[in-house]
Amino acid sequence: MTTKEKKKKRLTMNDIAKMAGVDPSTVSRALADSPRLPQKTKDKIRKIVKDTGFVANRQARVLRSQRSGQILVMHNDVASLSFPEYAQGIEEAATELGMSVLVGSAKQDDEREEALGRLLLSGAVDGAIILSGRLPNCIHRQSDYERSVVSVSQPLPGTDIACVSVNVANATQSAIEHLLSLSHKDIAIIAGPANTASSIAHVTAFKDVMSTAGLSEHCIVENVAGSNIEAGTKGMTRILAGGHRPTAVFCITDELAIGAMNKAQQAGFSVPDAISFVGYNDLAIARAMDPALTSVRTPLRQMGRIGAEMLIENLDSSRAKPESRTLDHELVVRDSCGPAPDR
Amino acid sequence: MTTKEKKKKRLTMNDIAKMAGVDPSTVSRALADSPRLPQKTKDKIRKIVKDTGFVANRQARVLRSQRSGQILVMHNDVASLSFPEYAQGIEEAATELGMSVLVGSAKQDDEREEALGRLLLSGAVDGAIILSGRLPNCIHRQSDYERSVVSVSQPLPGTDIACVSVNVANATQSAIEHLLSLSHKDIAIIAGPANTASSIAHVTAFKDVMSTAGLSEHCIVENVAGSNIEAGTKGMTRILAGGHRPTAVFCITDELAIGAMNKAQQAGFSVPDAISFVGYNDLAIARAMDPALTSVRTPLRQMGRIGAEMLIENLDSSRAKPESRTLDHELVVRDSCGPAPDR
DNA sequence: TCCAGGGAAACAATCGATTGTACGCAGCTG
DNA sequence: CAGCTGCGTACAATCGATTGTTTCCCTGGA
Repeated sequence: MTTKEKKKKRLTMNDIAKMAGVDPSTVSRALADSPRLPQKTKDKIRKIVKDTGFVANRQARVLRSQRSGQILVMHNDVASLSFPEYAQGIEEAATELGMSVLVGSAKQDDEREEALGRLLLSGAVDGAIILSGRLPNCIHRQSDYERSVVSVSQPLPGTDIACVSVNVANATQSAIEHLLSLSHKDIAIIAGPANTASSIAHVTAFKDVMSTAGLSEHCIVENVAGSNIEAGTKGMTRILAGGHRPTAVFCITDELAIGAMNKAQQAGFSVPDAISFVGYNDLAIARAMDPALTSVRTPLRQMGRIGAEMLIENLDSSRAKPESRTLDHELVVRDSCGPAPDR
Repeated sequence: MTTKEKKKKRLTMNDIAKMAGVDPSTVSRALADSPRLPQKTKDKIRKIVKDTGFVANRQARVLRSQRSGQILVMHNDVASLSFPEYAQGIEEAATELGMSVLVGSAKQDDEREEALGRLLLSGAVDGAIILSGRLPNCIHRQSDYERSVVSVSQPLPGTDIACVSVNVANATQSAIEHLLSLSHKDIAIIAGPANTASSIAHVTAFKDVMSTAGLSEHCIVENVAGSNIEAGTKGMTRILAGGHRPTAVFCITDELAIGAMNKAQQAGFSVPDAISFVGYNDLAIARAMDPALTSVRTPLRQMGRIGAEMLIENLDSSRAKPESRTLDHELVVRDSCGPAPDR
């Protein structure tokens, strides 16, 4: 507590300038490593900055320079196990390109979603990566902003915003065909809420494949409230309670599959002898299940990485809008699927 | 594209003011719902704001008002399953108290950690909740900031920053005593990196309990690189390869336990007949394991909630620093533990 | 009729950094 | 020695909102 400071005010660049006996602009340039200043001056100033622990006010900097150096990741569900995978890819790329990442969750909440959108519109972040599959309304109306947004994992309906995703129809198809090849006929799908784009895409593809195989009336569609383990348990409970019992179940997330498979086992159905399961995303946890879960591997991390690269590389330049990309998936066969039982 | 706009500049409050034929200050007050303005004026201005989709520049607002309305959550590991639990509690509380939440991950990276710290020092956020157990250096030196930080899950070493946590020693004790009561003697602990506060706390408590039971030389301590499923698998692999095989294993996270238990099963040891397992945190997934995992339940969500409340309620007022709190844990017994096998 | 009271809105300073321009002083050339 | 170059730094405008103060005008009471 040197007698100098009367009030506990933050240090500003002015203070630093005074200490160094220079103009604030010189301090600013020293911190920005401007070539206009000789090394000697920079060193002098930086020493003071370091000693005092000074950190420049971010608002003032961003306000003036019109550049925040941050991108926002908008997601829906903090608890989703796939989120960290995307996030890691995004962070890697962002860090390499000199940007930092902030994460905001929209949850199911419209208001929170708008608040996050405003973060972009208000200049608090330079761009946004959307994992939630929904573009906040406030952004949607400002067409200028479409180029500072990239969607990852699913296209944004009603927009032509660039998107990095896998082909959900093909991915679903490969899962179902695997089950068909094991002679399953009565197949169920456990999907999330019926009004989400992701659920719709999976269910539609499911029905298509089944119908092509001439098994339309063997489809069982179970929509559940979430896409986590508990939702999977609930979905399976309802399926088992239904009249029409499937011999195989495809779940549109691994979490759903874990919950569903667990429920089946606890209800006395052995997996895969009585019922087979296929998951989606192939998270680390799929391998750790007993039996290990067959799952469609989607390159989540790489999707995140590519999305971030697309976004950031387009921020500075006024190049054309980035192009959407579709990445490959792969069915990873493990022990949770067996031939359809006789009955 | 009304001919009015020549350049594609963002709208500012000045523009809105001009459209409404009022002073910018009036617009500001309209948006802030100041009682100084009559409802009529507010309505007029708000209509224009709504029609144009105007969003006030966040930097300018925060710069002037010295209040960001946001708190930062700093964590280490995006992929940790416990993170979402904390996050949900934090978000609930923050939302109720009119704050929004941003999440930043420090990872193992010192540089990223400092960057997040600077977010607080630079005024970009009003306060921070630290889940990572480490206070960035840049904050540590500014003693003034200690009151705008709350640690959740573990105390910050070398500081007296308020903390919401459970008593790790007691929690570990209850897990180990459960195993002792089942006549286990050779007990292993799988912990994270040996230099993390959390690992140290668990291992120390483990040794204490064992030593009190006169079983000091039956302790097996296995430190692994992370605290996820894979790390658990690795840890168990090493334990099985070691000369001294335990009949029970306590893992300091549920993820470690899942990986370890799975490895044991795949290696031909039945659970719980040959080896018993206890996890920590009691995440949703513990229940979905086969066998269902016995685990120490820690009120993660509530810890997050309380931490956020403590932080936010102390931001405005200049009350005394908030007091640390310790919450209760509870051992949840399921099917992954059995009596020690004879041998 | 005049002034006090007070509601409504304008004025203007301010938050703290960035950045284009201007200035001073040195060294160098012709 | 005048004039030009160029380096190092200071000056001052600016980013866009917030907020304390001032001004204006209208109403009502004496």
